[in-house]
Amino acid sequence: MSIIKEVEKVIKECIIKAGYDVESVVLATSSRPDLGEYQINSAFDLGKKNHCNPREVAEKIVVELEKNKMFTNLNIAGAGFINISFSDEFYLNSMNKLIESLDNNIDKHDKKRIFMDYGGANIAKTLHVGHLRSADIGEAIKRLAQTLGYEVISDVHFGDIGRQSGMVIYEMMERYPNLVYFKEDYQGEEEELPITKEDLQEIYPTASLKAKENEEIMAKVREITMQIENGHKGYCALWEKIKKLSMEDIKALYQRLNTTFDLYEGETECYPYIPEVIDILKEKNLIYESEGAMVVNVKEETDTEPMPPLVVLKGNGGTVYQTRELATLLSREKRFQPDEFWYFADNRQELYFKQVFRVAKKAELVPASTELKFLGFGTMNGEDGKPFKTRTGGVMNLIDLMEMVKEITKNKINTNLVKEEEKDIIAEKVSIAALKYADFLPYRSKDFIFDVNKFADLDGKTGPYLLYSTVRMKSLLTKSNQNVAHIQVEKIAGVEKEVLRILLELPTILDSSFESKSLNEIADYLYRLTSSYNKFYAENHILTCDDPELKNTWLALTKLVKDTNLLLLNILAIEVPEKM
RNA sequence: GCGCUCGUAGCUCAGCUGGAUAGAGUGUUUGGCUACGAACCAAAAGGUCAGGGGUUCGAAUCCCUUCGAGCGCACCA
Repeated sequence: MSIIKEVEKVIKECIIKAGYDVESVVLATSSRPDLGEYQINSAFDLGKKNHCNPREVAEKIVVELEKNKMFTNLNIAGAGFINISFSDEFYLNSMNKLIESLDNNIDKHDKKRIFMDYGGANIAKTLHVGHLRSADIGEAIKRLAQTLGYEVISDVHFGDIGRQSGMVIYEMMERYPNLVYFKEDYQGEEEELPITKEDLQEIYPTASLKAKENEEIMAKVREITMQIENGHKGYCALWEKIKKLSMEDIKALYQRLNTTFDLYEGETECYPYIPEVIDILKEKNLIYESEGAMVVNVKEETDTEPMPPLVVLKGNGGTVYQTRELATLLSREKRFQPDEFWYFADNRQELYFKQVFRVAKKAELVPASTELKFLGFGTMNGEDGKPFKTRTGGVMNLIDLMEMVKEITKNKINTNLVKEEEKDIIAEKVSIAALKYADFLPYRSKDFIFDVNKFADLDGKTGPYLLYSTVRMKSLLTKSNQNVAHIQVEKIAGVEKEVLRILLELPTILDSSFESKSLNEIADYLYRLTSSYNKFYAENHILTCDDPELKNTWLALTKLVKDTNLLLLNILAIEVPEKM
């Protein structure tokens, strides 16, 4: 158990000894540092519960707390705030415990298996800035869950079906009508694709534009899309080829974002499960005909929002997004039996997922005990408050954004430390850090305004600040040329104590961030920790310190902050370069 | 129309299971490199937490209401 949780447990026991029943105690850093280092607000709740004066409760609790030498400077303020500080010995022991292992600062949870669905890139379409959030948040939450002891299976869930397939095949037919796949009597022959992945990025937008301007072309696209769905041999074979090319391309881009998946499956892989889903729905009498379509009623009496039935089969018998989502769920359940399913998607999809989850539960596609969670994220808006568009009206390509930030970063690299040939790789790491960190700062589900300058910012509360500081700590430790040992100073004071206290907060931050499935707390914590260390760094000259014990303490503190930063940056999927 | 979400410093955002004096970054003004990496550190100024009402020892946080913004409401994904 982490130090802070251990202390909360001790305080809880004191409260029980004082005669009060309490479930959990929160030791919060004080909002009045002049009165104490920490505060406990339990007396208010207990006073309310027991119909007595919170001050009296506080007094009784303090009597018990005073028996423990770990606590110092106990006092009650206001209506019942308990202010509390810790002994020098406590801080020394705590620091030594952290020096032993940072695992002493992480609380593992009960092991569970979680299936995570994030990413959601579409085949043959370029990723735009909106895809950044799904990749960043999904990957980080995955790593956070793993750090806390969960088993995670992740799937990118490619969009590999739908209108874009018709568009691309149409355009291919226009450009390369003699491809074997377009022969009337196509029998499964293979032919190399005449296009590169760069071509592919341009094919969809071109076709899309044409179809938009010409109704005839659009009709043709619809027809091809339908034929692909119905298994047209030549089109399907060609689409498979294109899928493969596109997937490699998208995979590589995700790799640049340090985002990887256990499964790179597409929507269409659920097709074998669709008949079974339909059968189950029929068996359980859940499905019925309405306005030509086959639907499932998902309305519940307590609903206050509009809750239309979920269409499972279109009037023409075709499947929709929801059908495939249900079949995918069944497939995943059969193969992996996770305890929880987490879906990361744009907030706007919340209602659909609510409906899908209800059908899944009614049809018992997953056991009743399995949790289905929708984790929505906010939309990236432009300065006008509407979903972000470039000046020309289009969406901004993710690669364009990445390259732009990389270029700005390159110009700031310290050329005294970094060789010319290393510049590119370092600029890549620093720019990805800038992008990701900026993406993590706002709360997960909140819309935020996408400002290129903010994402490209390298000073202040940014990814590059964290990298720069961490690199500096590493460099300092290397130069010191000594291993840190257990510390033996008499006490820890000044900014050092502040840094240590922030270090001790880590388990609380991890838990709370996991609870909310938002990374903003971790992002903020990293900044607070690093910034308080930097203050210490500026005030003290570590390497020339002539007191060996003090020097060892300072180096140990440096190592603790460095290692904590590496741990958290790794959770955020941000890589730290050696120099920058 | 029904419903969901949101409104906090000039700008971008934290803080929301109620706690003491509402915080960061940025921008503005100012100070600090002959010591370990200045992508750094320090300081100042900047607020009717959209408006109004309520609940209570205590409200940015909970409830009601007005205004403003965004989003969603079956055969798109």
